[in-house]
Amino acid sequence: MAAKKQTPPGKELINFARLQDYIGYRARQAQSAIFRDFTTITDSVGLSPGEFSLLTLIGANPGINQVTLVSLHNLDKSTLSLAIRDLKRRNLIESRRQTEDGRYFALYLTKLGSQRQRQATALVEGQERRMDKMLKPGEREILLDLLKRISKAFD
Amino acid sequence: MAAKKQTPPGKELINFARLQDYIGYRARQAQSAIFRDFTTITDSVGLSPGEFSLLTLIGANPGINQVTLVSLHNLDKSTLSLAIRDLKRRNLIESRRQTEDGRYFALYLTKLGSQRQRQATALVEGQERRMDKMLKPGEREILLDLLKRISKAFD
DNA sequence: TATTGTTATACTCTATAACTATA
DNA sequence: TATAGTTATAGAGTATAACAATA
Repeated sequence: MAAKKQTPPGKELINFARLQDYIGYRARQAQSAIFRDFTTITDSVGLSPGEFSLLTLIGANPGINQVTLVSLHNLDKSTLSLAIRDLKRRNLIESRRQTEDGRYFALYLTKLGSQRQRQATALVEGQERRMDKMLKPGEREILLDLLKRISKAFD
Repeated sequence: MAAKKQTPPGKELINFARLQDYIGYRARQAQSAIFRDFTTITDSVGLSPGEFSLLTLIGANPGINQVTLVSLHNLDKSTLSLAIRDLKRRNLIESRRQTEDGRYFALYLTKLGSQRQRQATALVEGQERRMDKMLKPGEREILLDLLKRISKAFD
């Protein structure tokens, strides 16, 4: 009978309270949009977002150990341990017990891991270029600087 | 024996590859810092972050239904249904079946829910003011605008 | 038939605690 | 005793699918 839907109202009819004026809210929206796309990218090369991040850090820091990765990732060591085990099983990384201090295991990318990491990196750079299209010259640097300062507000 | 720790190296010794130059990476760092603090805030009034968000939207849109909330939240309706049930149990919201179309339940804050929402909002505004301290005049508006445009890159 | 909302179930990611191995 | 790393277990948050109620 009615020509147009009565409910649910479109987003434009919704009262967002002050939400849209909050940095917290906008940062969540943006990060969530980026992350959804990022997940599609890492999925396409058979990695989770966290795994891509781990492969990148291990690739750039050969011989890094788990304690150091934990401090970079805000993860518990038990959580990281599971992720590491999984990456080993899939032959993406390998670990060798250090001779100087046998408590540490030095982590390295395998050839396969290195290849996957490079594949994913190329796709992620593409994502960055898509974001650049929304920005004017110089605005990328401004955004990075502002985000860095926001992070520092919670140190 | 050694005077200084050998491992793990401090963050300053870590090679971050290109990570620090990515908007995706910086946005994740910033959002994650904000969110950790946000969780502490909502915890302190007995809410989860998602519950605070739901209470805010219901408070600003009395009579809103679950389909509409789902479209705003990027959640499955089954997930939202559980959250709504929980908020009802704790007497923070109430729902009334609509007379015009009995498939819908109109949602409202209870007095208690409204009070909690206001408490949390005051604390969240405090968080925004702490972020402002890292920014110069005008930079908040710039940041909000840039974040909005980044979100639009993935529409 | 289509839509709103619920429930059973399972999956993913995470942390806590107890553990082993090395120092 | 202290630190690196593993494992068992549990909790939070999520989605899928089957369902009931209403239109």
